[in-house]
Order: sequence, then structure tokens, then C-alpha cells
Amino acid sequence: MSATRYNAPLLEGSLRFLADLDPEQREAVTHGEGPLLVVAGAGSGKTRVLTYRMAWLLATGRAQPHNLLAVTFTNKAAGEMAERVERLLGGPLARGFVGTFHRFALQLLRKYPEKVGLPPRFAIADEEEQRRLLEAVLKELGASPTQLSPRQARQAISRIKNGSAAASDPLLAAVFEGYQAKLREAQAVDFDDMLTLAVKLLSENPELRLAIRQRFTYLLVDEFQDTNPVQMELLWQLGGPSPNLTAVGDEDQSIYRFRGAELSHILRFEHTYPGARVLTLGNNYRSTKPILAAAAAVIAHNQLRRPKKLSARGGEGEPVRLFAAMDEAEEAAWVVQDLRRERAAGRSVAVLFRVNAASRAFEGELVRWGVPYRVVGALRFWDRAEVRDALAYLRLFTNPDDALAFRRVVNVPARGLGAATLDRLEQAAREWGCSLPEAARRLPASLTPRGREALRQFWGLFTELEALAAGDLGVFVLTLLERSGLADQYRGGDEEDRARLANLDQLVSAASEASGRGLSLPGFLDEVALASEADSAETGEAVLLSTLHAAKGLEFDVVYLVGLEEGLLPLTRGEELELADEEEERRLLYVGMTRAKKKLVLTYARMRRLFGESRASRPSRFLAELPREVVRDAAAQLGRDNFRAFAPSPKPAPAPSGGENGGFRPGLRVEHPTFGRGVVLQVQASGAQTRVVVFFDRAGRKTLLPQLAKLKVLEAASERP
DNA sequence: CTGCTTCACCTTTTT
DNA sequence: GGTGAAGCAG
Repeated sequence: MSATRYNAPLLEGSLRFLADLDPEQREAVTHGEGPLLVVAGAGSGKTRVLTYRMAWLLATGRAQPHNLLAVTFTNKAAGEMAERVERLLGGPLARGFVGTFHRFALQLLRKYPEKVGLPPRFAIADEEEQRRLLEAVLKELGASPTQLSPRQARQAISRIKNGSAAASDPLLAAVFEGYQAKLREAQAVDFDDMLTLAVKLLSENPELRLAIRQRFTYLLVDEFQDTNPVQMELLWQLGGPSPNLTAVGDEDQSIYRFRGAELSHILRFEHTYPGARVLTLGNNYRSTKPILAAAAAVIAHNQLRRPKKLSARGGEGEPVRLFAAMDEAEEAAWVVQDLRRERAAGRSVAVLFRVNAASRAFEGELVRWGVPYRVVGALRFWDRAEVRDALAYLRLFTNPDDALAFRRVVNVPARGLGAATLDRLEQAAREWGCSLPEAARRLPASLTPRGREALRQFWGLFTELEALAAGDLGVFVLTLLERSGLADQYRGGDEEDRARLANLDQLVSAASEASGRGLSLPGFLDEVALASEADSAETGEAVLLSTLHAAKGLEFDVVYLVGLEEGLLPLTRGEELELADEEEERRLLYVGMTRAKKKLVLTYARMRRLFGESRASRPSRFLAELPREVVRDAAAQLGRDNFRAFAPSPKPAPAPSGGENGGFRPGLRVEHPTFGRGVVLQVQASGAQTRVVVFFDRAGRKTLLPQLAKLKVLEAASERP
């Protein structure tokens, strides 16, 4: 089938959509060729700009659908974006790609596995499998858990793979190597491998790279502030030095540093892509003035950002509300009473918290009052043990050499194939130089007669399933659940067992539904592996309970941001916080605050039970950053908690802009003899010395003494509050 | 080999 | 308070 063409009448008709945009948005949407960064503050319509830009590119004939490659952060965002573009155009986005970096990478790898040395049906190792492999590697290397825990190793390896760290430690290097070997042996890749291998694929195959560049002539990236170095490299492979790249992002909403995201990608965009255009969307259409003023005041304390102004187009509205609870129970009770009133008034409501564990108190309270709610970020459906067992069977069916899947389910339900049998199989696999499942198929002589028989039965199931492979996936999965005994495990049990059965039912429905969309079994498994929690965060009638992370991109009439306490937001593990970490915590708060359209409530508890035991807690340091005039009860509440005294003494306070600090103020473009050009982030007056924090295009962030550093002022920055 | 009990560790945040 | 590994009896 040929690509959809948008003919002239439709074209003219569709350009009318430009009238929906404000001048800033229109400027971004109608940008021609070359790299473009759209700095889009919270609620400034960035998704609108991205979708309208895609529509504009199509409607003006610059691109055909298959020329568009749009990358979003979640699958859900991708779905919404595609839908909105299609609605604007009244036509399908056939063969255009709209999805996550990972999905794009996986698609490439599925198409050309042999070019990067992968077996055609490689598996995707989930977190638990990663941990298992790492435990084994660490054990083999004789590393004590105090040296390097599997968890630390996983984090470190992930950072190395996504390019935000190097393997400098010898032990870590050895673990890395052992881990990769085991992954390959199991014919699996982990999440980070998808990206690194996609980069490898493109960088080592010039003809393929060229073909892809010729096909995808327009690149669009959402949430650009959360890209990590490998993703940047992938973009580079896809677009080269002067791509038609539209990057949309906001450094104030970067909340994935822990996952390797680097703020410098957005802050240094013009340097990475010389000649790039940078546009700013400065109108916030989401929140009322008090909400936005409060959020802006908080985020202004960050140094690693472009100073900018976001003006509220919304009305005055009610002040931000602050509530101090005795403990987490009172916090939940108060919030639920308040949100019941809001719901009665027909407003959408969310409760946001820093850590998943905080949702429990609210769930209890909501159940008590019969308020419908949805939890995002709790144990994901796809992560439930019974679902994973079933998926492992499916994986093994898809790839008979998937050792990780085999290991998971040979003995589920128990069929007498325990540790001893697995040891023998492993031994045999080593001797024969084949995969573990392959050894199990060859039934080595070392097996006991019972083990042999059990394995025969086990494989018999797969033979039986062959006959159904071509049919409906739902039927296939249902048969699998019955014949394997997975379902029987939970029959006639307690409430928990019934819940498990219900989950398995849901899996059957999901498979059936995927089948209806034309997905094959491998396609279904890939989709499941890439599914994220945020994907399921529908904003319906129910109250949404969500982590701050998972709430990014959503909006609600009323937002309750709870647990604003030292140690919880900012989250610390005992030790003090580095500046970069504190700033990320502040951004998290900012993201949460800017989800609110009409009403924002911030709460904290003086006593919180975390971990079984009760601990006295202090209000978050960020509360001291709220401008009192927009916060109701602030003086009373904070005064009662002697809050100012609690607030840790801040770093040298940001100097008032335009002050007497040698003529430097945030936002100024400057030049340095060694570091080159940059922008002033902050001016610190401490004693007689003035220090200037500058973010250099090439050299990154530096703190300088301008008296010594020969900093030259280039120009006044465009935005000035 | 299984299923039970006990014990340690844990907690960010997620594609 | 929850999970998962380890240890032990049948």
C-alpha cells in the first residue's frame, strides 16, 4: 500500500488549525528546516506544539507520514500524540513512527538482529532476571555483597550502558563482562542494551543508516530534558549534525537524572547543533496565578536552568493551601475529606507522593469512604508473579532457547524439577555447549528417571500448543494456563488466589485484544516488555494516586501533594544531599505543583510511620521557598512548626538580579578565555567576593570569581523577569 | 523435592 | 510491612 497523500484541498483546510495557536506556539509549529529547540514551560502546550507541528509538516507537503519519527517518553504519550495528529489531519499516520526510544530501538533490532550478533528471537530480560544474573556473577567472582550489591551493580552497569558513567572500578568491569556473557548465553538483552545495540547497528552499517536517514527526514523528540547520552547518540545517528530535529523540553521538569538523563543536553542544545533555533513557550494555560507563582518561586532556587518567565493565562483562583497533619493517618483523613468535597463539585483529583509506599494510608482511607481510586506505580500488572510465570511460558514457546524463561517455569507448578535437576542440566549444557533448555530437551543420562519423565511432560505441553499457534492469542494463552497447571495452582484458594486467577483472566483478555489488533505472539511479548506503569494512568472518574514521576504530563483540577517533609521530599537516605540531587528533588516538587489547574494543596505530617516505626519529621526545606502571599495558612502553619528555624541554612542566597555584582546577573551571555561562551546561571555574593555560576556551552557548569576570570559580557539575555 | 518457618534486607523515582 | 532468600522437617 502506498503512503497516504494529503491532497491540496485537504491541505488548505487543515492549515486552519494554526489559528488555535498563540504566536509563540505558531512560530515553533511553522519552523522550517534545521534543528529547533522549543523550551516549553509547564502547561505551555508542548504536546500541542508537537502534534500541530507534525500535522503542519504533513499538511504543507514537507513530509509524508512515513518520514516522521516522533519519540515520546511513554507509550501512552505516543498513543495520544498519534491520535491527535490523525484527528487534525483526518487521516492515518501510516508508517510514521510515534513511540518511545526503546520501542524504536527494539523495532530496529528485531529487523536486523544478526547485524549486531543477536539471535533472531532474543528475549528482553526484566529487572528480576537482571538481578538473578548479577547475583550469579557476583557469586562466581567471589565478591562480597558489601563490596558491590546486585542492586548497586545493576545501577552502575545501567549508567555505563547509557553513557553517563565509565567502568573505572576493576571489580565492576569484571561484573559487567560476566553479566554481558550471561545475558548473551541466555539470548537476552536488557533495557539499556536496546539503545546501545541500536546505536551500534546504525554506526556500523552505513548503508542502513543512510536508508533510515532518507526515510525519517523529520525527527521530533518530546521530554528532551530527560534524554541520556545513548539516546543523544541515537539521535545523532538518525539525524547527523544538522537534522530536521524538533526537540521539546523544559529543564525544570527533568526528573530522570538517576536514570542517566543529562540536563546538559537541553542546556547545550545550540552547541550540539550549531545554528539551531531556540524558541520559548512562555504562556501557561493550565494553572491559576497563585499556583503558578508558588511553583515559579520554588523552581527559581535552582541554578542549573535557563532563567525564564512563565506567565499565567489562567485566572486568580484560590491560594495554595498548606496543611500540617499530626501523622500520616491524619494527613490521609484530612485529604480524603477535602477531596470528597472537590469530587462532589465535579473536579478531577490526584494525590501525589514521592515514594510508592506513601499510597497505603490513602488507599485505606479512600476504601473507607467508598471513593473510587486508581494507583499508579504500585506493583504493575505485568510484574505480578502469576502473570510473569505465564509470560515466561510464552517466551519459551517463542524462543525455545530462552534460558531465563526456562529457569523460571520448569518447575512452576512444582513437577519435581528442583535444584538438583537444574544442576545436572547445567552441567550437560556446558558439556554439550548448548543452551540450558536445549540440554533439557536432549534429556541427559545424568537425570533421574523421575526428572526425565517430568521433563518429557513439560515439553509435551509445548508440542501440544504448536497446533494453536496460528489461532487467536487469547485461546492460546487460555489453553496454556489450563494445560500447564498454572491456573489450577490458584483454584479453590483464598481471596489472594482468586485475585491471581483474575489477573490470569485479564492476561487472556489482553492477549485476545492484542490478537485483534493483529499482533503476533512475539509482538505481544515485546509490547508487554515495553509497557510502563505510566501507560495505564488514565484520568477518569477515579482519584489518581501516583508518584510524582508517573504524574509527569498529566493534569488535574485539584492536586494534593503529600508528605512534604525533610527526608521524603527531598528524599534522602540519611546522608546530606548534593546540590544536583537537591535540585532534582526541587524539580520533582515543581512538576507536582504544576499538575494542578485550579487548586493545589501541600501537606506534611509532624510524625510519620515509615518502616514500621514512628519518627518525628520536619517540614520540607522547600516549603520555606513558597511566597507567603499566595499560600493560605502558611504563616500560621509554618510558624507553629517553627519552620524557619528548621530550614537548613541555604547556600549563599541568589543575589537580586540587576544588583551591584560587577554587572553580572542571571541570564547574561558571557565569554571566558578558556571556557568560551556561556550563560550566567547565578550570582552569589558571599562576603566581599562575588562568585558567578556560569553554564558554558562547551565546558558545562563552572563557578568563577569574575575579578580573576576575565569574564566578558556579550549581550543581555532576552528574557528578563 | 516440597512446603513450611524464620530471618534479613529493604525503599526512591522507571523506559 | 513486605518480599525474598535460607534453613529445616517431612
